[in-house]
Amino acid sequence: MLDIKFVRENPDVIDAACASRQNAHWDREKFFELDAERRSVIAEVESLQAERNAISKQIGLFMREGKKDEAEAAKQQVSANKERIAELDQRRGSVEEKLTALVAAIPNIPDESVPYGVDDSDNPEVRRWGAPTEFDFEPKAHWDLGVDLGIIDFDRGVKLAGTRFYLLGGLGARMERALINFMIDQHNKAGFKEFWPPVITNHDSLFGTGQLPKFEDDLYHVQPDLYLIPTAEVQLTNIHRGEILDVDQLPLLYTAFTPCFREEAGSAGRDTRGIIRVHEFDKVEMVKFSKPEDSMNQLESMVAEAEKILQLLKLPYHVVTLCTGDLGFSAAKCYDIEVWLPSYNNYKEISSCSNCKDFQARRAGIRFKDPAVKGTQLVHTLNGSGLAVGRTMAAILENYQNADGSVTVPEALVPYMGGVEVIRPED
RNA sequence: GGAGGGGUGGCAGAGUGGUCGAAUGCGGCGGUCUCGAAAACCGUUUACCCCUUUUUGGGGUACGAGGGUUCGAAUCCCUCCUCCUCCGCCA
Repeated sequence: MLDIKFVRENPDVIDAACASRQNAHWDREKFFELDAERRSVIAEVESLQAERNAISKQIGLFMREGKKDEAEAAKQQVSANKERIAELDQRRGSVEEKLTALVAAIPNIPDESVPYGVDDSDNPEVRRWGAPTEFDFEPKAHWDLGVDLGIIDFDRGVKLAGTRFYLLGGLGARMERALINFMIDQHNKAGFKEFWPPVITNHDSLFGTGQLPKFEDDLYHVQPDLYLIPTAEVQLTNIHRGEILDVDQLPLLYTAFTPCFREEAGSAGRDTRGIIRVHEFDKVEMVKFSKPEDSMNQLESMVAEAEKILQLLKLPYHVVTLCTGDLGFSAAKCYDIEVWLPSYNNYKEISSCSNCKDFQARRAGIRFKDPAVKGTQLVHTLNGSGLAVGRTMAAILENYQNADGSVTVPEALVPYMGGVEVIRPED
């Protein structure tokens, strides 16, 4: 059950949050109606249960003392309660179901520091690293470079799986593998524990991180309760679903490489060329579990960690803060890192780092215990790409291309490429 | 896939219809003792929900999950999940 109490106590905050986001609504009237009904049903059913329990205890005593008549009389008394309890239980179930559905559809509340805005054109730039690459020749797009170099095969990708799939070969395949290892190694050095999770997940996990119930259409649904993960965030975050962590464990820093699967329903016509928007892509993900008071600092250091990869690869990028209208469902605050892509003559998202604060923790039941504080508290969860591997490869191909159609391998990646320094067209 | 056996509190492990949120041991926390520590001894030790409330307090639920039988379920029945052992199959 979601935190109904939170909604009950903060309706104005939720109103404001929904108003500042795009396409976010909640039925405040309905909520309070259901909430009141739920509580009155609970009050009644619990007093009946208390009564029943007391009489049952009495019956037990009668039985032991051999007072059969008294016991029988008492049984009659409880039987009357029974039907009423069953009826109320059922009503409670259906009210809570409606209430949960209503609450589950409410997006996270943007942090106070998030700027108001309608769409991505309102996202303020936070900082810029490097300068857009300049060429003294006509640069090619990665979809041409990849094909000319013989390392990306779009036609055969489509033959194997369909549109928006592609096949890497030779040094293209090797670069994918090199990038994954390079990124994970960097995160390991920064204290992230490495995981290798299943790429199939279930409803409860997807609900916990906020993909379900709202975004079912974006997911590959392969079995009644099995889905392909759209991001490793789902698995890394749900590792601790339903657990109570110890305050001393925090913060927990996790990382994993996984393929990510997205239906991309509704994005027809966008990014149709190249490897920017595809149904299956590789990504190295970072997830953190943090104490509430520490989570905003953890967000900053997570962005820095993602930026470090781009800096080591010497790829120009900038960082933007997502405005309220562009913020994802589960995020309270989010930075996008966008890499310079010559073919777009623009920056393109390559990492998204979010602080979900207690939003996912509430849905997934991830708490921590501080012996100094009474009860349990919700952890804050954060996630960020570190980085999207396919888009990193596209950025490398385009930014590192030479006049003769070859591509120089970024210095930091050469050891991971088995010493290959330049990728040239195959003969 | 077939056969069999399990899932109880932080851990180990009792309990097979009532006084059991649950013996006992270990661990944890507090205390006595000590210069300090160990040992010993004493006490304490879950989560969620509802009502009331300043704190306090009262009540409900939970023994893998859900449903059923019963006045009453950790205990009986059904379904599912999951773990273990053996057989088969397989990267």
